[in-house]
Amino acid sequence: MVDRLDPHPDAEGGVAPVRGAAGVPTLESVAAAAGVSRATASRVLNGSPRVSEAARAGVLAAAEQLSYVPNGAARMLVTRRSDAVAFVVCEQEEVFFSDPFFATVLKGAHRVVVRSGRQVLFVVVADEGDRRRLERFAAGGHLDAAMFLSVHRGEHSPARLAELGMPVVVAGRPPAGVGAQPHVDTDNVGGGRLAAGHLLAVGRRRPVVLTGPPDMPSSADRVRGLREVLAAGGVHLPDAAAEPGHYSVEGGRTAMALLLDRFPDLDGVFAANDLMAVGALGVLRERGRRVPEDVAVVGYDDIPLASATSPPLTTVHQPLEELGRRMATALVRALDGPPGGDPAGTAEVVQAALGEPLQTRLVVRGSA
Amino acid sequence: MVDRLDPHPDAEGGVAPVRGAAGVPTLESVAAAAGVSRATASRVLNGSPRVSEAARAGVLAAAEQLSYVPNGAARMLVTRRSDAVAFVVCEQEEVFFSDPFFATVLKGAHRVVVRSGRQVLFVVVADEGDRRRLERFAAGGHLDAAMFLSVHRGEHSPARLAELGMPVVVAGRPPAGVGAQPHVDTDNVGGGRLAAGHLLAVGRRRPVVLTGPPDMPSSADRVRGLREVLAAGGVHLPDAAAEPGHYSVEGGRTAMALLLDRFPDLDGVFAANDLMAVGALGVLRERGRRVPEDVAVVGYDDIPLASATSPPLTTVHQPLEELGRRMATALVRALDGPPGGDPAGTAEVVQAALGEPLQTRLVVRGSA
DNA sequence: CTGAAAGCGCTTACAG
DNA sequence: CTGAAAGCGCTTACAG
Repeated sequence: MVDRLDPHPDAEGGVAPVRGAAGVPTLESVAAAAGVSRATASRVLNGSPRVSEAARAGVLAAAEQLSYVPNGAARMLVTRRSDAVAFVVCEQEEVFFSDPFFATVLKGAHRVVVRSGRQVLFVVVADEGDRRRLERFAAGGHLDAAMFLSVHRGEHSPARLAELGMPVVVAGRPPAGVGAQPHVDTDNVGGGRLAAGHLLAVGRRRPVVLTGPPDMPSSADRVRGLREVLAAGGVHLPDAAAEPGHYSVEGGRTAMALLLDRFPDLDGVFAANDLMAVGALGVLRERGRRVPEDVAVVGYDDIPLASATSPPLTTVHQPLEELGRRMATALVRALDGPPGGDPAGTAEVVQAALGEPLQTRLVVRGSA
Repeated sequence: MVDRLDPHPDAEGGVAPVRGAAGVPTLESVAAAAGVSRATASRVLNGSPRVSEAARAGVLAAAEQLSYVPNGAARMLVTRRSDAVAFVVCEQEEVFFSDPFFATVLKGAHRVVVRSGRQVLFVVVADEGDRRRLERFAAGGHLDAAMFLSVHRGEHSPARLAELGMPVVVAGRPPAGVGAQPHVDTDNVGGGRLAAGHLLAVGRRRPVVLTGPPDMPSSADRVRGLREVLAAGGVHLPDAAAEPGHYSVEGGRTAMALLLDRFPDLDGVFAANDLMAVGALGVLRERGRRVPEDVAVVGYDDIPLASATSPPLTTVHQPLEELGRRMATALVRALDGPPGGDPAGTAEVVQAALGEPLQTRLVVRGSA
């Protein structure tokens, strides 16, 4: 008795201990303090209606008094839910953190997920190791659902998680090799058309394009819409006038410099996102081109920085917060749906809740 | 028999089922397939040395064949570990995602955490609700340790998590109301001195300062170092010449405009971070000031964007990746330390692993 | 080296 | 409305 290392020498006799083996109060402690069974305590804490008012009050008071927080592992084990939803960005850390695009989508999603009583977990998938880790994490039951952003060609994680039976949604039209996952899109083709219409309206006849990563449909779709309206306006965009800038400031700079060498008489730029437009603005200034007098610049996204550049950026606004909200809502709906629902139908439920592509609009500022 | 909804009609008789109740293989299935006990299977999978080669091979093959992934909840419940480390940023989503500062720190930390066999979980703490949720999440056992970035005055989460007995580390000197948490710092005072030295060296006598949030020591320390060296050089910095810019591009713009009105003859700017310097550059250009001829600009951080501005930014480089590595290493060390270690000594173990403040260096580019 | 058994903390039919 | 009991899937002394 004297040589037993008992961390709680006061928890003796038949009285239920105030703390569990981990030194933290358990449901057992709460029940004991409230003078009810563990089952009743559990019912109160989970908001079951089948409890007497007296029991409810007692349990609530005890839980409060002990600062009781349910053990997540025990809960997960029996409910088979983690109450966590992943927000997965398939990019290098640098990109993840330097493009405000994600912040806005996240904000919309976060609110919805939290309101449904769940946690959101951010995950960066930058390489194969991260990918494997995410899939294991999901298979281990730590995730109930996932939304994917910035999905590139051949990304297999969405399909893998979907195979586990969990609701999954992809932002934007999934590129090749990703599979037919539920997705929401913004109207990228329409956005490209808006940009082209404006460039034409301000009299530009020799525009060039800074495209995003070649393996992302969002960029291709924007350029397609642009080309279409340009052509209708009698302006042909040669292939050499479109240069990839990887959706980054630095990439935008490089691409802009290249295009300036290739087409010294260019008079307009469409950047498939605002970050590249920022890079382009810098290079144009350095090369002595006035914006918008000599060269009109139109961006895409309408990130906060867009109004702080000089001149402020004319750009295509996307309802990114709404995009996040939509994705989260679809996931939550599938999660909260009839539990007996056909698991094979999860994707259908999610896709149905996603709705139509989101509309874009042109925001005219100083750059074009 | 015919009316029982048995999802696995083939799992009959005394044979162990290939899948558990959740339709996913369990340790039991693996053990059965390998012809050993659950205990042995567990030992193999956890790398215990006390297993025969034959058993090991059999279990590994079975696990592989069944694509077995251990149930995280069950594991957490018994080990009392989640194998997850939180990377907590106490900022609005916007800031979290638009300042590349975080990306770099994260990168260093991520690598270390992953190598130790753990997951990193990003958490944004933007309001009181997020804070409460984080604390519950931690109390529920979902976290083994946490590192905090961008901690403002009065932030109580680090202390709360530390009270739970988990290793915690704060980036930078904790502001008032945060408590004496283990922390690593970069030499902010030294960095401020470097900036001042350079400004003086390029002949500036009327500099102004864009400071960070008033409740963050990093900014105050940088300004202190600056003031000190400026004073030694015979240059007095009036209080009115320091204006807060919240570490953001937009804030930098506003502060710069204000200072330009207040001190039309200013000839130098020290921005306590690069994002504000970017904002300042824009306003200076709009107001017709040439950089560096009329006004020399020095930033702080050396984010990737710093080399893409025009002119490229002269700035104080901080070893941010190393900062992340240090924080993560300290946490991992405390976690992997002797399990019988005095829990009250956790903070000491962490602090001891943190080492000296990290040195900064000046990177001279075009802006000053 | 291996297995039977206990137990982590919770939820949920099942009886009453 | 309430409690006793089973069970979620794993790890880990304890014997052998």
